[in-house]
Amino acid sequence: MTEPRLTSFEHILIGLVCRSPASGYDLKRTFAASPMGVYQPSSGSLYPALRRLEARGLIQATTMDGNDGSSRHRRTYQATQAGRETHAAWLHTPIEVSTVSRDLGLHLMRFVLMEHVASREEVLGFLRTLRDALAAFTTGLERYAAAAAGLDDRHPGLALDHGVAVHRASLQWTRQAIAALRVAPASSLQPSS
Amino acid sequence: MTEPRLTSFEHILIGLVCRSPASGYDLKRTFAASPMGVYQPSSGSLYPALRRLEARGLIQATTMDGNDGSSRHRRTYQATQAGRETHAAWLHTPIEVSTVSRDLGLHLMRFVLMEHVASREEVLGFLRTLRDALAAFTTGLERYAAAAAGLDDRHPGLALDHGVAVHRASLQWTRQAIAALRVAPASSLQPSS
DNA sequence: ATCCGCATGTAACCCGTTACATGATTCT
DNA sequence: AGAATCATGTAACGGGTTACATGCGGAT
Repeated sequence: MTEPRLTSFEHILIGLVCRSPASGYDLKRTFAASPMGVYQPSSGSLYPALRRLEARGLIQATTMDGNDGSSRHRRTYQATQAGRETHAAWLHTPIEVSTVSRDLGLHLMRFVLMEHVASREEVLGFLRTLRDALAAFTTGLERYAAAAAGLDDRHPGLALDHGVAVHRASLQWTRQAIAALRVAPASSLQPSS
Repeated sequence: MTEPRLTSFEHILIGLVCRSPASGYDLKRTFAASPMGVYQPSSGSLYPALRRLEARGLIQATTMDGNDGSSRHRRTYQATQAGRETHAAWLHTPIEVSTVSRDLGLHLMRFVLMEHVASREEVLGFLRTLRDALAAFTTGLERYAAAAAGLDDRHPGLALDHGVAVHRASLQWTRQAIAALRVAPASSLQPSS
């Protein structure tokens, strides 16, 4: 009872098996191949997480060792209806300005998993709220940076400058992403060189 | 025996008490006031961490409740010689290209704590290795981004573009920081406005 | 015959989060 | 007096890391 809230990692796992059924090892390779995947989940975190999700009825395993003797021990997971609903709800969780910096990687992951699951309007709405949150956060950072410019110590001010530069780049990206998805609703169709 | 390696958090705590002696509560406020301090350590992580560091002889507490009746219960920590050496060694740990993205915040923290502890040459050397690591990482990302540009799915490629933009901004910042610290060796002395 | 990659798992250990507990001191 | 802040701590709980264990399948 009183189910603890799902981890971000668990939410991502649900999203991945929503896209296409996969085994634990498949998911491992997915993370490994992902260039952003600086995070490489260990066996000790991945398999227990999948078991937890299965115990909650959010994903479902089909063991491939029944009649086909050629396939070795392997549990392929797919999302249940409850899992799909949970995932959709997670994709729609609001973006908090106070944590947008800390959760930026997570928001990007949500953006990736959103494709083919959310409508174009929902995606654009998500990017707009992300843009606004980044703008607000950046404004706050700039105030701090201006205040730190007069300090004796130079490094804190420079570190703040880094934060400002990085978040400005993220903010600029949201604008470009919105523009890119606004003109290209469905498929890719750009005859670029 | 076989002391486990220190956490990044513990390394940061040592660095903070190296700058100036502080109590646990002081450190809490330091994090809270820090604009970058999206991370607010809880009591349950802070005080045990200080106790662990004390048990290792890296920091030392002076209880301020002896003769002065005005001061309330308060443990002020200061770094020991061993703590200062450990901290200096941590500041000099090399930057790995493969983890520069994940550890970027940590490297920035090291840069801040480096002030007044490392020489100007050491700081510049650190920034140069950070610059090179970011350049190498960004180059790798761009290769992935170019490969993902032709995919049917748009979001992964856009997310990669975000990574490229953000790391390019970080890279650009390192160049500016190097330039800023190269011309201003010691103290602040700019008659601006 | 052996080694490497596939594929899943388990157990010890540590640490952070959450929530609660406890006093002393200053403010209103 | 009562409330808020200062200041430190503890206990339960959960999950990640590390390391180890296991068995099968294909390659040399």
